[in-house]
Amino acid sequence: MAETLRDEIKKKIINGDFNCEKEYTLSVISGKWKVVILWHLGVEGPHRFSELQRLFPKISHKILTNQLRELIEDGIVHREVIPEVPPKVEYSMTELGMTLLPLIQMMYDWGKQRMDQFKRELEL
Amino acid sequence: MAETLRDEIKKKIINGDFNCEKEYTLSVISGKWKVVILWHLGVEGPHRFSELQRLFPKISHKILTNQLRELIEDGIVHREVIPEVPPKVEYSMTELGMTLLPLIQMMYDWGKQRMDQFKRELEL
DNA sequence: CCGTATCCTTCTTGATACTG
DNA sequence: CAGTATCAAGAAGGATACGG
Repeated sequence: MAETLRDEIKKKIINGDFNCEKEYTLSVISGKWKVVILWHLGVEGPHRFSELQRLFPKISHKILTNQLRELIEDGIVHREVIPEVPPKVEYSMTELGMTLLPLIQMMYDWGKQRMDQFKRELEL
Repeated sequence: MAETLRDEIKKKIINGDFNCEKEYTLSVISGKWKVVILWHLGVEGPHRFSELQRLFPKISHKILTNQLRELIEDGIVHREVIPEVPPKVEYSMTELGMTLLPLIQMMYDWGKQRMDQFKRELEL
């Protein structure tokens, strides 16, 4: 199971660089696109690479790969290559990943409430 | 209430730079020391600047100021100057800040479970 | 005791081009 | 279609010194 642990994070644990366990959680979900990716995979089910690209037109190819790779290394996302022509790769949540959903839901609820308020005030 | 909104975040909202409301929440709690600061203020009550410094010996003076200032601008933390000699400044959670505690608790629980497992496997 | 300013380092994100 | 490599830009974190 310790394979589902990015090297950088492993180092931090060994060196005692985390001030608290909460920071491990943060290090897993921090990343400009991670929470939205997780939300789509968790709620809507598996997506292939190109579908994710279509969902987030602003993300660059490389960054999408990169965010997915980190989530895979952390054991949150599963990657499945389907041997077809043309190549097809599907990403889905692992069981562990699903345990993060309530947290993400909570982040959504809290953020939405605040942002709706701001939007009313800013008249957007 | 829209004063409790950092300029950088305001810009992002106006420009539509957030992919989702969850990212507003992330932008509030992301920061190397924020969640631990919030935890101490939320659970133990108000702390003065020097107390926080003692709690986190590794944080530099400037960064502590910086993290607190952002939390203040986001309406999460309240700053009170007590006119004494020597000067005394107390930081506490706002009502809004307290609504973040369940989320931070959840982050703690999830992170602790994973980290305990890793520590067993790494025999730390 | 607390805050700010300056300068520097590191990490994250991203644009682009090339490979199977 | 999907992944990697290279290089550049920006944000975040931090050391240090000075000011009220």
